[in-house]
Amino acid sequence: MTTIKDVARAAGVSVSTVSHVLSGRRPISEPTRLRVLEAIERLGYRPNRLAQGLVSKSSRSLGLLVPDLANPFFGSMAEAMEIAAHDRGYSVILCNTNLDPKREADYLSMLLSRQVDGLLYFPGTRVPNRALLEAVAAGVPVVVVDERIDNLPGVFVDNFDGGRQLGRLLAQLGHRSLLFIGGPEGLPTVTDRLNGLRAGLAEGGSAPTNLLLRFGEYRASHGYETIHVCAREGVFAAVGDERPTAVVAANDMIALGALRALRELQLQVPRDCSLTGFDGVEFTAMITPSLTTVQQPSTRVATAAVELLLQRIESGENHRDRAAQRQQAHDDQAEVAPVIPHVVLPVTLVVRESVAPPPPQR
Amino acid sequence: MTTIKDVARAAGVSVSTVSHVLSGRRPISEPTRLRVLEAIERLGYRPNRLAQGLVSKSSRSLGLLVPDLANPFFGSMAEAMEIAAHDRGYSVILCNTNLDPKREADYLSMLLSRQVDGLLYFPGTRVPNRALLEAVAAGVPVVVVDERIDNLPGVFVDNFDGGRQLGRLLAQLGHRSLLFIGGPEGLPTVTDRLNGLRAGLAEGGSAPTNLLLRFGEYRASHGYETIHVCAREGVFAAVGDERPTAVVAANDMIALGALRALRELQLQVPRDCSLTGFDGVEFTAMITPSLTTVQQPSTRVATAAVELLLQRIESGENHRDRAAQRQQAHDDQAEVAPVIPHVVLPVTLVVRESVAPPPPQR
DNA sequence: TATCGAAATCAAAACGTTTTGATTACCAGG
DNA sequence: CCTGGTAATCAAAACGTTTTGATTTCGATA
Repeated sequence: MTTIKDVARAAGVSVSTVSHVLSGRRPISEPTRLRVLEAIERLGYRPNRLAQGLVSKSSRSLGLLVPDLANPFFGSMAEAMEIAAHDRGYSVILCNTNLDPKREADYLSMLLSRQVDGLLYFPGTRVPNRALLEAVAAGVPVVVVDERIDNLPGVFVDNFDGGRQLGRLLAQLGHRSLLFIGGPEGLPTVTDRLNGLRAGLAEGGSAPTNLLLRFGEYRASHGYETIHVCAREGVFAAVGDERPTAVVAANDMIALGALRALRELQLQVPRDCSLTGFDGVEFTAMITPSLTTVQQPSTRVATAAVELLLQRIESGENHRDRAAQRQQAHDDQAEVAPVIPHVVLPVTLVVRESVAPPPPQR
Repeated sequence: MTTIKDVARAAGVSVSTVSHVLSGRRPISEPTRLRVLEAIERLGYRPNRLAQGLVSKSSRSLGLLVPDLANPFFGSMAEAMEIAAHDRGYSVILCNTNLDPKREADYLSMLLSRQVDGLLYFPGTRVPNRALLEAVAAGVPVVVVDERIDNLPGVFVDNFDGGRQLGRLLAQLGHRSLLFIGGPEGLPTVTDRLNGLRAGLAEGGSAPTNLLLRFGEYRASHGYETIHVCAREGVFAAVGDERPTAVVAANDMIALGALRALRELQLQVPRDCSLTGFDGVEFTAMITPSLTTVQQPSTRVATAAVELLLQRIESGENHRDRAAQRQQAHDDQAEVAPVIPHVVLPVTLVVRESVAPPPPQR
């Protein structure tokens, strides 16, 4: 490999001169500059970022912790975040947590070893993760994406409002008995969507007589199995208000699985049962029936998350000196509670073929 | 940050002793070892991988170049590769090439700067990319995934056979007029699938009287628009052998878009027109009608790619000394042409609801 | 003419590791 | 009792950068 030393020798200057040409931090005479640039070009020199990182104490890289890349929602988020980071000169280290807190801890430790400048974190399961909090305590800037965690900065959408819009729509259509198939129980997105749903139903003029709740993973298989389990329990055989006339899935993948299962049960969507999703990934517009869902501005969420993280990184909000600074502030004057930014982006209800008024009661 | 120096001081030993405790390369007395480990634990020491990489000349990281993470096929591949790499102690730097050769070149340069030990490369468009070949020439081990490139090691599936199985099936059902909606023209996967399709059709006893070809991106929008464009051109209004009775999409995303467009044209799948995909991503089983497709063993492809790459890395197949070694070999004896491994994995035809015999001629 | 500041350059230290002799102490074998 | 080898440890060099304090030269100012 050709190093800065080789360039210096080839150009007949010192190593520091080459560095100054590259960084522009000190004036260099034009002839020298040209000779150096020519040598760089000729030798195909490429600075070693490990060495740069060692002295600058910054690897210019971000850790991206994501639960499940096979889910196109996370895929497109990851894509948008990587692109935003790249545009700002940062690389992204991909970590697939697979909903496993142990894996998360493992990755976190690796990322700290690699001196990442910040973390983009999609919580997979119940939050917060202990290892993540330790990383935060160690002074690594973190932005939580797609999920609200009280004491950590985050970027996410107005899940409550999304749920509410769905609730209003369904209430207005006349649905009073619903099955809510949630994601992991206790996850703020899930809870917010559910609470919004309740509020929307009430606003729409229908205190639901029956709201059945199921929780599980954010996966198609969970939607599929839940429907079949419910069917086995006789949920869909019930009469009157007992029988759900609409299925509200906590995300699009769950809805997709549910749709399949409903079809296998000979329940036609939306004639026999309405169905809604959440997230608005691409396929929801393509399937039959097309899915009524709540559209997230996922690219905006992704770029906002990266912006927020870089802002925190570059403002030096990080660093283990933080504790010391705090102490300082404490001595000087009344301590100001640090502001934890939460960026909340709006969602859009997209009404498509999968909803209709409930069927006439049998 | 706490460094190895801090640990050494705390344990009352030299820096090298701490290093030896950690690496086990030299014997250390038990009491010393324990004191060092205790100090590490107490200080929360974590070795700096940048520094390690600088001296070991290996970052223990891989570059992953992928065209489009929003496509769940690439998403699940990326996921599986990252997991396999992590299991072997390597990190993955994510690069979203977005089908743009310029971006690819940009990423490649960055990855070399970061001293990645190897590259996992999904070609997006016409191959090979100049920048990639330069990286290879520079001695970075590369494995091409999902695509056959003659002079580069690769892992991919038997696309020809997949196409052939589809062709046989369709021929046996009686289809003689087909529309093939390809991915990027000239991409080996696309060509192989198409050639296989032709062979299969012939084997199945139907030299197609009409095989219409369209090329474009591996995206749902391409399938969607192609169908509409064809409709506008009167393709589906033709009578007799002119009218395609089956649409063969080069991958599942294209098929998904095509399915939607066909439905908008009031063409029912499979009654009026059969439809097939390729790859076998999860949603193909869930949509209505469920999609006949060719299933790739994507996890196996992904892990095989990582295995192959690590094998090449760890066998020291890399390094710029390669040229020198070659020269050496040349002097010693007749030069042995280096073997470029191509791992080809089998595919499985999955027949689902989206195919049927062609409708009776109007 | 003596002084000052800026431009241009260099040498050396520092970043946090691993690796490689040296050095010491000890014990076994002749 | 000397010789060699091995266990245990340390000091120093090296990895490829950036940064900082000198140093030199030169033109402008007092």
